[in-house]
Amino acid sequence: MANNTKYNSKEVEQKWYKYWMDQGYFRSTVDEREPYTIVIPPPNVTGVLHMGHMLNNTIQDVLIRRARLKGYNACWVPGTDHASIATEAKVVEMLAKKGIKKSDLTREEFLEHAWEWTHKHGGIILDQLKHLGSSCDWDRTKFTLDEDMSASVIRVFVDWYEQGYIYRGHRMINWDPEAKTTLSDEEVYHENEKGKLYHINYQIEGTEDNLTIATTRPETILGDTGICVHPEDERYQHLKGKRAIVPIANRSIPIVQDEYVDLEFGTGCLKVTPAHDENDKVLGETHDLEVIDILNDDGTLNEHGLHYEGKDRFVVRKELVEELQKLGLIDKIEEIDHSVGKSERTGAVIEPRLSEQWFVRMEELAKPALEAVLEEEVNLVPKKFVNTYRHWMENVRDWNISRQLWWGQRIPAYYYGDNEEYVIAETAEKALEKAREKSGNSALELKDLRQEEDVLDTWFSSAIWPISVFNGILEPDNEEINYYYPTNDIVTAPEILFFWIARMIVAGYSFRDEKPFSNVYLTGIVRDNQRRKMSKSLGNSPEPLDLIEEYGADGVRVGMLLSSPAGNDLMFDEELCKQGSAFVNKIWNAYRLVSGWKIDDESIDGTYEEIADLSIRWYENQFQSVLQKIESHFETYRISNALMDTYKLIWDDFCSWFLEMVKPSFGATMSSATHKRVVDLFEDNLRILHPFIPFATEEIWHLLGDRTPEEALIISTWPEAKSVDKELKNNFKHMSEVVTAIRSIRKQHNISFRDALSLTVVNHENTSKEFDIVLQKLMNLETITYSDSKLEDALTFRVKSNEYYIPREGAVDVEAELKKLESELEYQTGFLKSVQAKLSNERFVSKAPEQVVALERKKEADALAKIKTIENSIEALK
RNA sequence: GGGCGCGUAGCUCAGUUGGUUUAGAGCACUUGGUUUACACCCAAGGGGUCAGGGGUUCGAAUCCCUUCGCGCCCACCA
Repeated sequence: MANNTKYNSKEVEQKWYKYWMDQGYFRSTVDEREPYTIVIPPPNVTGVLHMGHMLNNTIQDVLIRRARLKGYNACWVPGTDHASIATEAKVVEMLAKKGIKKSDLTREEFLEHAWEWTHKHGGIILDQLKHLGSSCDWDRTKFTLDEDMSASVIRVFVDWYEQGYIYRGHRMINWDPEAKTTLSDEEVYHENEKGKLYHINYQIEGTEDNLTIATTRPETILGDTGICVHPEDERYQHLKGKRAIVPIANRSIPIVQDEYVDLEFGTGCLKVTPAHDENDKVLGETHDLEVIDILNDDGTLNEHGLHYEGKDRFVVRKELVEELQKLGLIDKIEEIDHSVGKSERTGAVIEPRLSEQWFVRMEELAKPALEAVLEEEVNLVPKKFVNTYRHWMENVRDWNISRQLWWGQRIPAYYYGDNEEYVIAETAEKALEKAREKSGNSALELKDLRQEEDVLDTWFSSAIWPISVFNGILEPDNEEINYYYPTNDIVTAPEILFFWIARMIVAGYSFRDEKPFSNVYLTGIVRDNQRRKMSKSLGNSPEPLDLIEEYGADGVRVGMLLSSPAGNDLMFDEELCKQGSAFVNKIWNAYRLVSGWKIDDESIDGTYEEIADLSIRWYENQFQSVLQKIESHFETYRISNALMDTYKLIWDDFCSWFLEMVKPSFGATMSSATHKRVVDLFEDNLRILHPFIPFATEEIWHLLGDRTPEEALIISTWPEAKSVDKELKNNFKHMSEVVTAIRSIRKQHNISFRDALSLTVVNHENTSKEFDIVLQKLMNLETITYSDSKLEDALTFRVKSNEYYIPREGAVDVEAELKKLESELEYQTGFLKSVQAKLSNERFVSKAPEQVVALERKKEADALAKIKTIENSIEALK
C-alpha cells in the first residue's frame, strides 16, 4: 500500500487473514510452551452471526491474540452445536414448506433431511467469524454431533448411569405442546400475565350443597380426582369424609384434608389434578388419588376430555367456561396476576405433565462444582454472579435430559420383554449381552431389543465440550487433554450460566476431577441505544457483516469493546464503530507521518536531535507507565478499560504529544538512529494494539520493516514492563500544562501560532528546565527567560506557583484579566479553606496517618504560594 | 414470595482495602482553527448537591441504616 493512500480495510483484512491462515499461525499443537486455551461457546450450527456473537468472539480473540504475543501456546477451539430442539424445529418447518409432515417420515428419513439441511446451512456462522478476524484453530473445528463427540456423550451417559447419577423416573415434567417434547426447568421462562381466576361450584355428593374451588385452568377439572381443604379450616369441617361431583364429567371424587392448602388463597378449597400439577401430584400420592391425564402431545384434549376431545386446551378453557356458566356453576371470575411458564424455544405455554423421563441426579454432582466457585478455583467475572450461582447450586434440582426429538444423541437405553425392562450400554451388541445376563434369557436377540426413542438434551453434549473437543472422554489420558485441559478462560453470556457453565463445571469434576476452566468472563446482552434487546423481530439489530463492510473489522471490534464492562449490558451504537474506525485511521496516519520523514546522517541538527532524544525517552517512559495500567486491567478482565487506556496512549500521548515533539520542522531531516528509535516505539504500540486491531497493525508492521513470515506481528512479542521514571513524567507534565496555558492565551488573544513569543518565568525555584527545549519548539517561543521580577504590560498565567509572562504591548485587557484572576483567586481561597479546615481540626492531625497530614500541609503551602502570586498580579494590574 | 445487583456530567461508564479527587474518561456539545500525517483532524472550553434522607468517622461517591427509582435471577401458591 503506497504511503499516500487512504487505508483500505477490506483489502488489508482479506490479505492478512489469508496470510495468517497460510502460515498456520492459528494452529496449535502440543509443545514445550505453556498452553493458553479457550473453547468457543459453540453457536447453533445453522445459526447466523448476530451482535451477541460479535461481542463474545471479539473478546475471545483479544484474549487469544494477547496470550499468543505473551508467548503462550494459544489455542482457540471453534465449533458448532447441533442445537437439538432449535434445529429440529427449523427442519420441520422446512419440510412443512415442501408439504412433508414429520409424522409421515421414519426416524431415519427425518435424520437424512436434517443432515442434508445441516450440511447445506451449517457452519456459515464460522465463516462469518473469520471476517471478524477470529484466530481460531480451524483444524480443530468440532460439531457436537460428530461421531467422536456423540460417542463421548454416550460414554458419559453410561458412566453416569452406572455411577447411579442417571435414572428413569415417572415425574412431573414441562411439556412443550408445540415442539412436542419435554423441557428442562431451565428451558422454561416465566412471564407475569393478567389472567382469570375462575370460582367454580362443585356439588357435594348426596346433598344440595356446593363447595367452590378457584382455578386459573378450568379445563383441567376434567382431570380432577380430588378436592382438598385445610384440616383446620373451620368453614369446611362439615366436608370431612364427603365426596364431590366434578361438573360436566359428573365423576365423584373424594374430599381430602391437607395442611398444604393455603387458607387465604381463593376459597380455601383446592381442586386436585395429579396429572397436571407438581403439587397436585404430591397431594395425589399422599391421599392415594387417581391420576387422569387429559392431554394429547399437541396440547389438545384426549378421550378424558369427553365432548371436548381433540380441541386445543385454550379453546376448551373458553368453551368449558361458557358451558359452566350456562349451568350456573360459575360463582365469579376474578382478574389475577400470575406467572405463566413458556417454552424458551417455541414460546408455547408449558403444560405440566406426568411422564416417564430420564434425569440426572444433581445434588451430589453439584457439590464440587459449587465449592470450586466459592473457593475461586473457578473465577466468575464479574464476581456478582457468584451469589446467583451458589443459590442455584444449593437448590439444584434433577435435570431432565430426555427429549422427544430425533435430532440428537439417542439415549442408549434398550428395552426388552413386556415389562419395560431395560439395560444401558454403549452399543446394541453390548446391550444384548447385558440384557441376556439380566433377564437370564439367552434366547434374546438384537431384534428383541428396542432402543429408547428419546434423544438427549443438547446441553448434555455441551456440558462435556471442554473435555470432548480434546477427546478426553474416550481417551482420558491422551496427550492433548493432558496438555490443554483445564482451559484458561471461557467467554459467554450470563443467560447460560446454568444451562452451560454450571454443567460444564459439574462434568469437569465428575470426569476429570478438575475444573474445566479457570475464568468465566460473562458478557452482557447487546442492546440498542434505547435499551431494547436486539432482536430480529424488532429489526433493531444491525447486520454484523454490513458493519464490518462499513467500518472495517478492526473498527467494529474497537466499537464493540469501547463500552462493554463484564456482566453489564452493552448499549450498542453505530457511533462506537465510527469511533473505532476513526482510531484505525488515526494510527494509519501516524504511520504515514513517521514513514514520510527524511533521513540524513550527513548534516545532523544537534538541537533537534537533543529534543528528539528527550521526547523519545519521555514516550518510552510514558508507554511503560500506561502499560502497567493496561496489564492490570487485563488481569482483572477490564477489557474496555485496557482498550481505553491504549486508545488514550496512542491518540493523546503518542500522536498529539510525542509525534509533535519529534516531528522535524518543515524540510528538515533526522538521523537514522533517531528514526529507528521512533519506529521501535511505533512497533511497541502496534504490539499492544494488535489484540484489538489485528489487521491494520499487521499491515503497518510489515510496512515499517521488511519482515519474513516468522517476523509477523501476530507471533511477535508483547512488550516487557520496565520501571517508570517519575521525575521525567512530572517534568513533562509541568511542561504540558504550560503548553496548554499558552495555547489558551493564543486563542484568547487571537495570536497566531506563526507569531513567535517570548516567555519569562518568575518564581521558578522548584521547576526543572528539562523540557524547555521541547516547550520552545512546540509553542514557537523565541526565548525562555528566568527572572526575579515580573514584567509589566504582559500577558500572564500561572502553573503551580510559577508565574509566566508573555510581553504583549497593548494586548492586555485589564478588565478581563482581573476577572480571570479573581475567579482563580476565589477557587484557590476556597480550596485553601477546605485544606485548612482539616489541618485546624486537632483530631485530624492526631488521628490521620502522617503521610496524609503531610500531604495536606503541602497542599496548604502550595495554595498559599499560588494565592500570593495571584494577589500580586491583581495588585500589579490595579 | 425469596435472593442479587444498580442509581456518578446530555449519553456510555471509571473511581481497585474511606485520605495527592471542593469527583474523572470517552463520546456528544460550544467556540476557534489551511501549523505541509489525519476535518475519521487540531486546539481551547462549558457541564455533576456522586438518586433523597439519616448515621459511623478526624475524613464518605466509597462503610451502615432507610426511602424512592431501575434491572436481573430463583420459586409449586391453585
